[in-house]
Amino acid sequence: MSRHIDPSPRPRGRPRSTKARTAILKSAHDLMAELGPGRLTIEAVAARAGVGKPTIYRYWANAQELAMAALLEQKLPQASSRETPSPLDDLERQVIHVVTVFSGRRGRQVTQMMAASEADSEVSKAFRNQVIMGSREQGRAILERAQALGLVRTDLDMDVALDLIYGPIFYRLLAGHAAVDAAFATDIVRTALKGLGTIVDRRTS
Amino acid sequence: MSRHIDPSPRPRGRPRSTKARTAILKSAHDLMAELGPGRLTIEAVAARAGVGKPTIYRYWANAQELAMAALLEQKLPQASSRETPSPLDDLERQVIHVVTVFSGRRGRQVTQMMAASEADSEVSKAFRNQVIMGSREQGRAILERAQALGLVRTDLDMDVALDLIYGPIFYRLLAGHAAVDAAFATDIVRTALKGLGTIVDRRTS
Amino acid sequence: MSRHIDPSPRPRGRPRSTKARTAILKSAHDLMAELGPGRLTIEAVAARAGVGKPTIYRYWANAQELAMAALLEQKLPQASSRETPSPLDDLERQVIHVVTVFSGRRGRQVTQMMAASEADSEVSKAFRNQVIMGSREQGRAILERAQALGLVRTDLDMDVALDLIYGPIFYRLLAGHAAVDAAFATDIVRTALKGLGTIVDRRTS
Amino acid sequence: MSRHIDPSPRPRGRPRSTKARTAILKSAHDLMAELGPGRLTIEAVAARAGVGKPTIYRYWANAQELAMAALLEQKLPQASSRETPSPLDDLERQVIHVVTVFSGRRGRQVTQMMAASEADSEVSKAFRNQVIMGSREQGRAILERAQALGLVRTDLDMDVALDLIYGPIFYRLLAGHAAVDAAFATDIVRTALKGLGTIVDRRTS
DNA sequence: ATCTAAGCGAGACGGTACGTCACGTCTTGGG
DNA sequence: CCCAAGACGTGACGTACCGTCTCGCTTAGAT
Repeated sequence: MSRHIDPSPRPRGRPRSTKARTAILKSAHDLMAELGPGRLTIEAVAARAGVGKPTIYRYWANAQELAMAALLEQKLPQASSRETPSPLDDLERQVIHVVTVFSGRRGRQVTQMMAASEADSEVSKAFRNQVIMGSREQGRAILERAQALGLVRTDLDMDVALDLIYGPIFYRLLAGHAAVDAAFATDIVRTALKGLGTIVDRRTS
Repeated sequence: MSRHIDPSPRPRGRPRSTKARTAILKSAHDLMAELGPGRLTIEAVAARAGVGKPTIYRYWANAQELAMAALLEQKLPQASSRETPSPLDDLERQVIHVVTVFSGRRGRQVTQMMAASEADSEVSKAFRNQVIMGSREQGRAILERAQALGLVRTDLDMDVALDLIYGPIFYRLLAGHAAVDAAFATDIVRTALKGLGTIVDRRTS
Repeated sequence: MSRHIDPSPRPRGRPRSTKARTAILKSAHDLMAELGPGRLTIEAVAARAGVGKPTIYRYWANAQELAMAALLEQKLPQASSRETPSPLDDLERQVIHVVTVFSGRRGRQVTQMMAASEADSEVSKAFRNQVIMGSREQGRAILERAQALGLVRTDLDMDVALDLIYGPIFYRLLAGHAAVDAAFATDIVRTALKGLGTIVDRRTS
Repeated sequence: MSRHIDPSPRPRGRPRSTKARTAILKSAHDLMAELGPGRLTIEAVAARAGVGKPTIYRYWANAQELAMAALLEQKLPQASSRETPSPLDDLERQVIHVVTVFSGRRGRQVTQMMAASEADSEVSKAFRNQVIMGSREQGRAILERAQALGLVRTDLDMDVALDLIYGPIFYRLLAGHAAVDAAFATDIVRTALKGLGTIVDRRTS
């Protein structure tokens, strides 16, 4: 009569689930590091993870989705959102952080993935949002703080402003025509703030 | 009468058929329009162009190079480099042109190609140079003219300035977080010229 | 109860489909009949059998092995090894049977396969053993019976004797200089038994 | 008035180059020695001979015909048809010669070629005849001499008799079940002459 | 002493088949 | 009832040769 205690009895054989899932993502991650994203194949992941192919397809529809999942799994490090009295210094620091993260191996993979993703599926939209929005929203907060302190114009389209700051980074990453480093980050911020023009026209456009 | 230098020593054998080359590029272009790049297969191109597969491989090493070549072929319409008395107007007009060209299907195709192109093949370099750098160099000329007229600061890093203008376009194409249209082009140029900051400091940094 | 020895450790995964295997061999056989061996292509077999090419390669290394397997499959009808009181009659009957089987299309196919098979693969060995040696070993049994009855000399090299009987058949198939029919079979056996010479010397050589 | 006879209508233009023809046959021969017949490709021959492919096709319809031509070019050495007082010794010597020639590299190639040749084209028939008939007709002459001397029965089918002697050689060459050497040659001749049977029945069958 | 037609090398052409890889689905037996 | 293993049909890959077709250059007989 001592059989009544049976804490996890119901599902037959299922508990492998998380272990398999983890092994798959780990293997996918490693393979992308070795071969680059886009060279990732389900077969290789299955073999390396010691997992059946159907198990992978149970979670992800194709190699691209798996790649995105694997890239998202270990989130890109966020810049500390520490606030100093100078939002412009904060901005510079944050952009340097973004540049550093995205010019690393993982960051380049994410950028490539973002560009290569075909079809505007839900998954790929989510991926792009998730990758982009982190840095972008941090930047928005800083800029708004700067506006509140009167350091940044209030008559501008905030989205355009953010594109002006982060766009150049990904542009260089994709086109590869020049280095993407901290100096570049500083240059972006300073040039964007000051503007290119000489005309001192502070009126609203 | 010294003709002894003969760097390209007259090719022997049957010359390559321009007809075949043209048919291939045409078919590749059409298929990319129908299926998207990345769905482009050599087999399909060969079948549609009425050409043998080896003939394709004689010109391009793989589907990716062919895709780039096909995109390059029908030259992206260059903005007229017409110069008006106002270089800033010219700049705005040119950026609007770039945005127009890259909005819609073409833009994503180009972005995907750039992301996918790993090998530093000739085709890949040519693609980057022509597609990406073409607009950029036009912009550089305009900005230099503007500098000469005192409309744009001369103490800035020209490459950073150009990234500030063209980066946002590709950023939006890449991330897809907002529309890429003429209004955006105008916004970029005006915001970049004026700068984000409120401080009226026109001295050299 | 020691079951620890497990030489064929129970195959895992989905078992191979006998249906596919059968369809492949059937199609291969038909195609060889239509086009001749050597014109047999894996592609055609796959298409006709409604089977993927990799499935064929899973079983056979190349078209030649497949051809052999297809020829082997529909077993060459063995002569009944029925024994009558007269082994010499049995021999004649068996040789007629062999000639009948190998006359016509089949004979040239087999000869061509033998000539083409270079690699000492399993299939190639099996082909030689079954197709060529099958009849030969039957002949050996009959001759030994005839020796026991004193009808055939016991001082001869049995292998040479067998070559003397079956060699001429394949020789004609190979060179095609004369017909391969029942009359020829009879002639072979009678001539071989009686010998060409006139000298009546029954002593051991 | 002396132009009416025109059997070979005197070709105009540049005559065919014997140099090219020779180089082709030489290269074909060498390649067959290296790769085996059947691995011979027109491309390889053209490349090695420093000759254009069309030049090869001008002489031979396909690789098989070229292979045959190359094999026939350097004729297999004929046994000396020297006659001694003992035709049976002559026969033995001739068969040893045949065995020696055909068990060599070149002989094996010829045998394979003969077996593998598809379609009963004129060329392939000619090839088989040429290869086979040399030795065979020599044998026929010897046997007839032996008949004249009363050493060989006159009531036999000469073709069958010849098949009995030469068949075993090619049988072993193709099937490879036993050695093909001088001892075998001797065995064949002696066994064929003496016959397998014990019954001393010299009456006509 | 030209002319000129054929042969020549080279090599690109449209094809066919190769043997491989990965896809995404299915079918097993074991846990 | 899920899982690993792995076979399945499918389809594209990039390569090797096929046999044909230009090319521009010999080359040698006919003019």
